Amino acid sequence: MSIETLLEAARFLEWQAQQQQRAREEQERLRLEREREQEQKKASSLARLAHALPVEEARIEAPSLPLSPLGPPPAPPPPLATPTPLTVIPIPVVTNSPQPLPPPPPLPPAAQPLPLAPRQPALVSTPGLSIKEPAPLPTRPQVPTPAPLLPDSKTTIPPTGSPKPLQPLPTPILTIAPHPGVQPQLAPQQPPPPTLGTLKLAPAEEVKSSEQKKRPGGIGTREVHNKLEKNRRAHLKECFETLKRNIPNVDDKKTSNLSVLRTALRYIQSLKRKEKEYEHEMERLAREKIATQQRLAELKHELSQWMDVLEIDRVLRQTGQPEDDQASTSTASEGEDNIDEDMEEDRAGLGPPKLSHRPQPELLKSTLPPPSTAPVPLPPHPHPHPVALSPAHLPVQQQPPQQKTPLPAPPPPPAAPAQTLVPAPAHLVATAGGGSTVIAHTATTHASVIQTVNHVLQGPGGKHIAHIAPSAPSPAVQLAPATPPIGHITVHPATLNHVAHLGSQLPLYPQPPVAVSHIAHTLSHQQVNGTAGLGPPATVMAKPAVGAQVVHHPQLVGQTVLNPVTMVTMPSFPVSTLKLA
DNA sequence: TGTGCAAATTTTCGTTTT
DNA sequence: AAAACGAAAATTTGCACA
Repeated sequence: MSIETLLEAARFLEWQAQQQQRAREEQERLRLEREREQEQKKASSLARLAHALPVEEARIEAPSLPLSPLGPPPAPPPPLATPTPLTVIPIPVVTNSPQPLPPPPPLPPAAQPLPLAPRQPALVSTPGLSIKEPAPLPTRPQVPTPAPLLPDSKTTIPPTGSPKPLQPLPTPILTIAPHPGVQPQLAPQQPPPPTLGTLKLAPAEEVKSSEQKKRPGGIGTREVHNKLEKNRRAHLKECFETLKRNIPNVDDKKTSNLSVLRTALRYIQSLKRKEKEYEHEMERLAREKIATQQRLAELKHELSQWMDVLEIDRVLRQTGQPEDDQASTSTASEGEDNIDEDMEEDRAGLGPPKLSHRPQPELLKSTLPPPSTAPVPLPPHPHPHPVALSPAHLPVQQQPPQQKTPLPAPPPPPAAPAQTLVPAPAHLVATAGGGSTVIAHTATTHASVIQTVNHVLQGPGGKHIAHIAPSAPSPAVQLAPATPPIGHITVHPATLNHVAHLGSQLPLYPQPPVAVSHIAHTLSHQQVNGTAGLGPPATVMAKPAVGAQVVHHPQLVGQTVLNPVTMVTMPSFPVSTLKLA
């Protein structure tokens, strides 16, 4: 071992000495080259014009000719590093295509690890001497020496090699190969010292092969990688172009990528600001809209209130007239028409339980049984007259129906059920002695109305209807046809009693509908009080009361009104009469 | 092993100076 | 007009990571 190491050391020393000599030679050669280059540059300018492509080659080749002879030892020192590429390439063909270079026979040893191995130990020691070989190598055409150093550093002592002092140079060349970047240029330039011309090419091949072996990415992979990188850059560039196109007010060709980015940033920021502004604007408009809607609702409400007041006044005027009967009869004329229509409807058949203003004959029949206390069979009512139709409850018609229809006495409990099934707005007009009337307009069935009446009769005062309307001159309830004044119903206290009982006995209506309860409530209060109730508008359709009228505001017709306003007018009569409209 | 990124290097192009 | 200069773009190369 020691002997071998000593031998290697000796070789290394020798090799080092040679290297130094070569370096000196190289320096001198470089000087010459520079001088020649300068001369050639002048001449080359012309040559460039003539041959655009070969320009570089021309540069290289020119110096190469003189240099080629020097071949073997390229000096790593500073001069080599000089940018001026002085590559001595005896064979122009080789220089053009580094890769295709044919491997010269003599050098192959380098490619072969075994023979080289012995050399490498020496090389390893050499690295210390000249460290940076790779860069210089490419520039130097024929400098094998520098190369060895670098490779040595990497390989770091493959000491095993058999000592072959004679061929120190080739080994270094092989070692140089590992540096990838240099290769293409090196290939032509690295001819082993001995035979420059032919040998030079060999190293390159070796380098390639060795690189490919040592590194995953050989030249081929590097080329591939370069291509990929190029594609990536192209893509990047395209992206920048796209970005540039999407930025307004950007000069096509005076903007660098950096400026494009900056401009894009500003543009995005401005867009964000605008977006915020628009959002605020939208919020403001929304608030305005809400406020406006609220204001509109208030105005509508005020308007409805005004209408209520006007209506009340009008009703008061009407009701204030001396003869209620006359008043009622005056409107009866209008009501007659309606009655006729109702009659027709009656014939046609029963309508669905609607809140329509049109009275339901069936209901009337049931609710208004024939005169006399005896229950009247439901079917036989050829004359629906008794039914009080109050067009007033129609939204359009503001005039309260003052028709007076004879209120048939409520049929006895048993008969009622069958007809109580008919749900419909009931317009019940009951007159007591042709006096004041109470109009109840409700969308409930006659049964509910009856129940309401019952409740009213039992109102807070606990007075029976008979008591309420003591003035009723005619004790008997008369059915419409026979009753003299159309639309007038004379309700006998006893009949009312029946009604009261009916309501309580109706099995189908164990509990009065809400509307009925409202009616009852209203009746009870207002009848007892005997005063016109100007209270707040009720939301219930039923507005029973003495002289009460249900008036729908025409303004609200056909509109979706959250709080439909209805009118309840309570003339201050004696509570003697009931008029349900 | 392929891919992306970054540093180093080279090339291109526009502007300024002589 | 050409050289000098500088900036930007393009290229090469090596490294790290999944």
